[in-house]
Amino acid sequence: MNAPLYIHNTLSRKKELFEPLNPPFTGLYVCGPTVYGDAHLGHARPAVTFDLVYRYLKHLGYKVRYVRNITDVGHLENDADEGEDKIAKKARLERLEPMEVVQYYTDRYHEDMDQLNVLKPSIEPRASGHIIEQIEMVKAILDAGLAYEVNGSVYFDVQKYNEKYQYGKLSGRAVEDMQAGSRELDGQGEKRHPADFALWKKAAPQHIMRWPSPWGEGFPGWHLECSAMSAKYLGDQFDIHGGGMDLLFPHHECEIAQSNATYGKEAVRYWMHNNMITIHGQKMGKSLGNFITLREFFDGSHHSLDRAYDPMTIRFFILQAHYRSTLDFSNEALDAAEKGLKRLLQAHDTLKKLHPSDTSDADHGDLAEKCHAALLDDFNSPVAIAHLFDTVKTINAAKDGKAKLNKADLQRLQEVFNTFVDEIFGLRDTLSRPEDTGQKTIYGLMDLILELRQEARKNKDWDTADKLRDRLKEVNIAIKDGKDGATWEYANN
RNA sequence: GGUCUCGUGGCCGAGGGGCUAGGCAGAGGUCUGCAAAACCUCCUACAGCGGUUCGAAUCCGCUCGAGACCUCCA
Repeated sequence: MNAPLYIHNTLSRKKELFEPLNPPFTGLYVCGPTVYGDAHLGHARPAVTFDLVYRYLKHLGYKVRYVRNITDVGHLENDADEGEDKIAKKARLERLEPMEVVQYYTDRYHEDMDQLNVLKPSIEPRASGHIIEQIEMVKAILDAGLAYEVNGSVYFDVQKYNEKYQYGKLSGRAVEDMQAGSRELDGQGEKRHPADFALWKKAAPQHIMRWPSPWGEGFPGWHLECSAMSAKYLGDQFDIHGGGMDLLFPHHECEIAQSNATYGKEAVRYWMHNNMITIHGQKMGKSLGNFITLREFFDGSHHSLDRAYDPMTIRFFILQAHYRSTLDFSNEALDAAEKGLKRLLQAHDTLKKLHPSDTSDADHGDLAEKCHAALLDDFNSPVAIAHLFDTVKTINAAKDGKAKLNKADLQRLQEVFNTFVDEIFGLRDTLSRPEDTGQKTIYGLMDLILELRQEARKNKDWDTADKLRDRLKEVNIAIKDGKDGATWEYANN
């Protein structure tokens, strides 16, 4: 916690020294998914990015309250006046109760996140469970004179707000410029200004998600939930707010406006935005229809995938790029990530079994320092991983007897790998050891087979030795002969 | 059209005025019954054109190219 952490703040577009409001406590709010479909690769990016932030802050000694919401109401399909709630639409199409849709996809989202070894947030609030808080917030904004009611709907008065505050400061826009872009939209009739946005919408008769309010039956506006729920659980001022870059405008801009209007002060101190995942250089997104769901990655069922990819490969793939850079997906890139990850994890495993030498022929004391320096510099995971790879060479050389590591160095490296690979990067060794129920049996059988094969080799019975290896290869088990006997692992191809 | 990013070796990706990240692929070698793995060596790039500077991939300008946001989107 004493180590100086620098975070790139979208507000200033600079790296700033992280100074929490109430150390050792710190609050982190991240925009979670709208649960009307399965999570795709793009959803994995913020999940993994802010999982790293969460894990690292905890490692630094902060008491982190991590809030990540589930959006289960309020995101409209199209324009405000003719739009339909995404979840309501899905429910109507599938003839389900809206909350059935929400439950189904929330459960699946959780399963996917577990697969990626993403830690659960401290609180995972749902928008539908905070209608009262949102209504209270609308009232407060009305009281502040920064919103107006029209026909049972309430809109935020951006122009009036802009007299005292600065709307557009986060995304670098000016209110005057926004008219041009909004010109083409229809149904702006109720709004005084094109940039105004809904805080509360009157529900049309056929609308199936609706709640009573002082303005009639309706539902909360698109951006209100995050303002209301972050304030409820983290206070009207908190440290870090994260989310995808595509939420910068209008979502986060509106959040800032709502909080200022309600509390008269800036709610968020550090805004963090992860960049997009691209496919063939183009953003992977729902609206473009070019997304691949995480489940499709895990079972290889999508047509543009050559094969299935382990969740840890996806996680490592994301961690190998800096969170503020775009990351281009391709089968080749994932293949490369998988091989690299395997090398890293095998070295991690080797490290645990290595026998210490009397001396060391190099100093490895600064590895932890280097890795920390990388992460303290705006969570630069790829650089930290590069440092780990440098050490992988040493570890493998030591295994081959070509390098020496004494007890102290060995212990230090083990600690660094435990800390960074396991604890901070959350990389589980599922590649070489799937969590089978029959795992023990398999290990026992393999011990026996290797023993028999070793005898055959001793007797120079190569036919038997090769037969065992070839037949095991057919069931995706690879044998590797080394100096100190043979080892085996699951082969992917 | 407006606002803003980015263009790095065969591929993915860091870095960001002098100290040539890392991964994957490729070539050669060591080891080995064979194979695989591992290790060693090699492959030294920053879109183009100007400018600033003793020195630029890194700063500035222009050109070309790609992308994001301006409507829901992680």
